[in-house]
Amino acid sequence: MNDRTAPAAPGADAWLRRLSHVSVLSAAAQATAQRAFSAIRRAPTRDHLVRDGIRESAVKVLIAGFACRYKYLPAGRRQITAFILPGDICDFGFLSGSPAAQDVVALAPSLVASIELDRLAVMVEEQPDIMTAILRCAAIEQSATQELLVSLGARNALQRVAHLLCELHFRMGLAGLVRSGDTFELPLTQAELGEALGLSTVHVNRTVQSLRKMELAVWRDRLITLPDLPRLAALCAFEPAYLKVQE
Amino acid sequence: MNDRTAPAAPGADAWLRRLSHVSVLSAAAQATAQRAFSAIRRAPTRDHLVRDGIRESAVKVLIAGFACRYKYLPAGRRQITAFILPGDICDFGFLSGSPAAQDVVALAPSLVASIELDRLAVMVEEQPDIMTAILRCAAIEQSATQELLVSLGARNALQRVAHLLCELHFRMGLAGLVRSGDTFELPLTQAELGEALGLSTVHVNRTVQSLRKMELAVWRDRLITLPDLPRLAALCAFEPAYLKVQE
DNA sequence: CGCTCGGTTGACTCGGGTCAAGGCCGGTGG
DNA sequence: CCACCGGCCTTGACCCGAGTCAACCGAGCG
Repeated sequence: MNDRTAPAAPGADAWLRRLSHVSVLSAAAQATAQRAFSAIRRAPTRDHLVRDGIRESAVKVLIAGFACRYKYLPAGRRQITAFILPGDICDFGFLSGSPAAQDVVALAPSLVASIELDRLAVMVEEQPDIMTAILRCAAIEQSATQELLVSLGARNALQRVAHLLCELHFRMGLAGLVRSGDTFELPLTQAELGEALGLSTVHVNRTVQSLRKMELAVWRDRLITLPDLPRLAALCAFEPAYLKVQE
Repeated sequence: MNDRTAPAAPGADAWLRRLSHVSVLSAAAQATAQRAFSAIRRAPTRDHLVRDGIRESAVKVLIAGFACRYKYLPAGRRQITAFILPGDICDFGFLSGSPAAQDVVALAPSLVASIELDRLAVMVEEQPDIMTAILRCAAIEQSATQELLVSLGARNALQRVAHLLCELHFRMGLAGLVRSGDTFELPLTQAELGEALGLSTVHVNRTVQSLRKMELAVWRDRLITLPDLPRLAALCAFEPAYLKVQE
């Protein structure tokens, strides 16, 4: 039968891994999900994966790299509303048949897979568990947005940065991208961090410095290490439940 | 009892009105939706409509009154993540089969209807358009969360308050609860406004004062009037597209 | 009648924004 | 080979929007 460690398409493993985290999928459902991709595209940094207002005929899944969703204010300021990691669906607009409501852009060289909507419909017909898994991904994404909202509304700069680092560490871990338990690639600029957290670039820098002095984070050359996660998590009251499916 | 929030008409109209705003429903679908409620409950201020972590067997729909969803920080601070108006679904956790992720509490005397999940499943089987409408409601709710995130991340106090007032005016209008184009009931305290907008009560007060001086808002006795909506909207670059379904 | 809750105001503080300059690359062109 | 340039990070000086603390007022209510 199907060996779950051998993906049918290159890159399908990030996607399968993600689905398996939110739902227990039958072997048949896994096999179906594995055949989902119609195309995989290479996207350089700054390339748009999804465009606001455009109705796509395919669901975009990030397979490798790093991306974000954002909104522009007329004033020119950009607010990042979500980071998208390998395995994540870029935009859930397809669920309600609406076009995307936000732009999604690559923050690092990335790979994006497409799942044609009509093909997805057939797959979901055969394997309804796949739809359940997708809906759970959407629910988690909503949770993450709300948690970011809590950060901006009720945490100070140090807690915001710490909390985001904890979240990214946790999610990168799920994606299998954390080395030796505390190190992962973080291909963001400090300015981009600030655009997500509602902080100026300068203040992000000061905050990262102070985490460095506290020996809670070492961030150099797009590689970050969090040597003392328990202390970092305590500092910002990080509670990863919101990133998991509640049973 | 002169309960000003109690509707004169049967409760289903707020719900039908909401669904009709996001989808064109056939007469049959409307008839089905009308028979959805299994119970309607009266909830006084501060009563919980949904509790974090509890899996309900019914979808809760606010029929009259005013409510909010929120999250507590261990530090004690409460962050309101959404306001719930008549016609709104209180929590979308049922879509993914998860328990609610947040508490929902009444901010004014309210009426809450229940739709049993198994009954909803039958209805959706018969009239798939109802599911589409519900998914669109969920998408709009996600948009609203993101817009609040933008407020906290990128707007100052005056713009935040103005933007929220514009949004509430718009949504109350959809719910048919705006009188003479610019006046509606706003049964919130300034402290609650602050908990949503990430501002201290004192500063909310100062900000409302300054809107008053600018003659952009008159707010007394839970009744608010926005005499110059174009100017108010211009002040905060309010763009209601995010509250509508994109076609 | 006093109590509590919500709104209001003033004085003071401080976290984080802004401005400006400099350093460290890696890439590019002469 | 070097000069130059544009990102990105870093630091210091200064400033301001918003938080905090504290007091007072008026209305509703047990």
